[in-house]
Amino acid sequence: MIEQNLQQAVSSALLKLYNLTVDPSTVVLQATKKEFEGDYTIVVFPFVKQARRSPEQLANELGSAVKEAVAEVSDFNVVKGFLNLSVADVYWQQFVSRAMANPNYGFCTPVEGASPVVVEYSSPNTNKPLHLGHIRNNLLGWSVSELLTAAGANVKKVNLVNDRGIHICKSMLAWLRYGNGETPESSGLKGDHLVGKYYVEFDKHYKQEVQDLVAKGMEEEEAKRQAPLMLEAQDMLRRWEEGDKQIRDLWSTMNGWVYAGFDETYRRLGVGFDKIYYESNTYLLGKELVQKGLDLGVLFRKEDGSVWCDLTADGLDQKLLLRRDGTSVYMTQDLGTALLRHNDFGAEQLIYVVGNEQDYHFKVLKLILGKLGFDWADKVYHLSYGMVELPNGKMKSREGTVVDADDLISEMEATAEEMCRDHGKNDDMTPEQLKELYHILALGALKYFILKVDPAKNMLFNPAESIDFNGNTGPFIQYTHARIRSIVRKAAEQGIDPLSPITADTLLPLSDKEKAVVRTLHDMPGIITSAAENFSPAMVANYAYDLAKAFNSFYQDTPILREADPTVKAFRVQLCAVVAQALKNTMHILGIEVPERM
RNA sequence: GGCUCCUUAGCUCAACUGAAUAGAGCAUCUGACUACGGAUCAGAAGGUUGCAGGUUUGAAUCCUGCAGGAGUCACCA
Repeated sequence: MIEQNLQQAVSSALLKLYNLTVDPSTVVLQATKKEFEGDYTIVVFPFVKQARRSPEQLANELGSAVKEAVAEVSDFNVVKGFLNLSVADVYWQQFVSRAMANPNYGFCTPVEGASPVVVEYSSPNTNKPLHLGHIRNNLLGWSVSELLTAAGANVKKVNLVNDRGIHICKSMLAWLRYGNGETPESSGLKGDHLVGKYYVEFDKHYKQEVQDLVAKGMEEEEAKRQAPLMLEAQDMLRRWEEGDKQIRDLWSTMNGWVYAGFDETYRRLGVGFDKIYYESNTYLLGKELVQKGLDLGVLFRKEDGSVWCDLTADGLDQKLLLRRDGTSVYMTQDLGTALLRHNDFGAEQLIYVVGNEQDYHFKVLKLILGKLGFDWADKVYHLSYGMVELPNGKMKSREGTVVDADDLISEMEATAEEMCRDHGKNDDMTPEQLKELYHILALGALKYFILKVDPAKNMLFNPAESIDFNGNTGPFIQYTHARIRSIVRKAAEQGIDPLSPITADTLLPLSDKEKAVVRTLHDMPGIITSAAENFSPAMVANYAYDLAKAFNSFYQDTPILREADPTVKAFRVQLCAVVAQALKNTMHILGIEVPERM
């Protein structure tokens, strides 16, 4: 890569000219701003003091040395402390040919024998359907997995389903009480929606009971505890834990409905897992770890028998790990599942895609794993993301302001259909092809809209705006790809093969717009590596948009197929083909498909 | 109240490890279709990067304080 060569050259020159030792990777190298002449800019300020030169003088001396040392550098100029280097056109042209020859341009080859990275995401409760918040989670989880894979990692995607607990019992109880034996088949409802309906039903009747008790003079807190439905749900949970056959059967049946529903939603979202864990199988794990912690002296037992971890030295509180009755809590389970996962896959890194309301939990989890002596604890990474808000406020399931995942996808598909009809470009496609196209566009819009935002931030989801297929959106990039593919098809009809190598001697200089496209393409591997290090699909999304935009600008006023000079024409077609490939590859990381035509 | 995260154009978002005049899109205004796909492009306008200090040759970015927003501080998961 030329970037490394330049940094190395600067480092060598500093040593030779001023006897300064500078690590090449610390030399600040950036793309030259478009209002200045050049391709790469080196900031020389950091060396001014030690080299005892003025910035201009230093930059000029370095420029001469670098031009001498790196063959590709054709020229340089100096503005204040900025050294602008120009790279010869032939370098960029050969780069395009090389990229053309590699269909996986931008992706690293997987490292042989690398130990897996486990990404946990989704992790739904089985008492209600998935909503918009889950969509952000699923898209982030899938995309980060693809991103790490593109950067060469061996990724395993896992899901930990919360299939037990009081919330499931609430749905079960309400179904027994008010359900009249309703099933997904009899009602025509999707399984997860059916179970969710009874969860709401429970809440409704429970609230009524509490209200009645308060009317009779009971304190509200007491009423919430004493309401018959709540007591009954708690009793059901006890019977579940004792293995009561009737309860377990109902539990299996209703969870089965939910899984069928989830599978459908996952399928439509285009996400999946290498392994699914169920909490009913793992919730007893972690107790041996607590014993180990006690033996090591990093945990302690209180007089009532409960076990704690003292984190006051780390600036946190004491954290409970076993209740006084010896049962485990969330943290205990998570310690257990972390170890299980590490052992199952021989994983060197665990990544958890979980909302930022659990920042504290994962901070503690990491600390305790470290105290227990696991050296992989510091490679546990919590990919924390903010809430998705709506224009009219927060999502509240009780107020009916949640956006259901299935409904949302359907609405997006309907809108995609509407917009395609308006443009009327697809009259020759079969109904099946059209349906597929609407789906691809709908999901492209949804995924891009969510993934382009930095995960750390709360984001605003505006349904109307997300469905707009203009501007910085997924469909804009999909459109650009489809249009390029169309050009390449037409070029093939004219007998132009983009794979044929371009010879340097007959080429005209690159235009500014061509150069901009080539430069953006050239950045792709660096962007993917950097995005993977930062677990940031947003960086990839914004890059894809930059590339599409650069291409459209180039395309608009540059003849490609009407170009008279055959060499220039062939080069431009080749450039088109590489851009299409790069768009496809970056969008693949986001889980977005790009159509051949639309 | 303690701790964590967030605050950038009217709105939604960018800015890789500190670097040149902080960038896009939407909305607004002005131009460009006899065309390789106008679902596009070119341009205008829009900013004291929440506020006040500090470090630095250089700060949206690092440090301190303050204001506003969110989250968390369960023998829930």
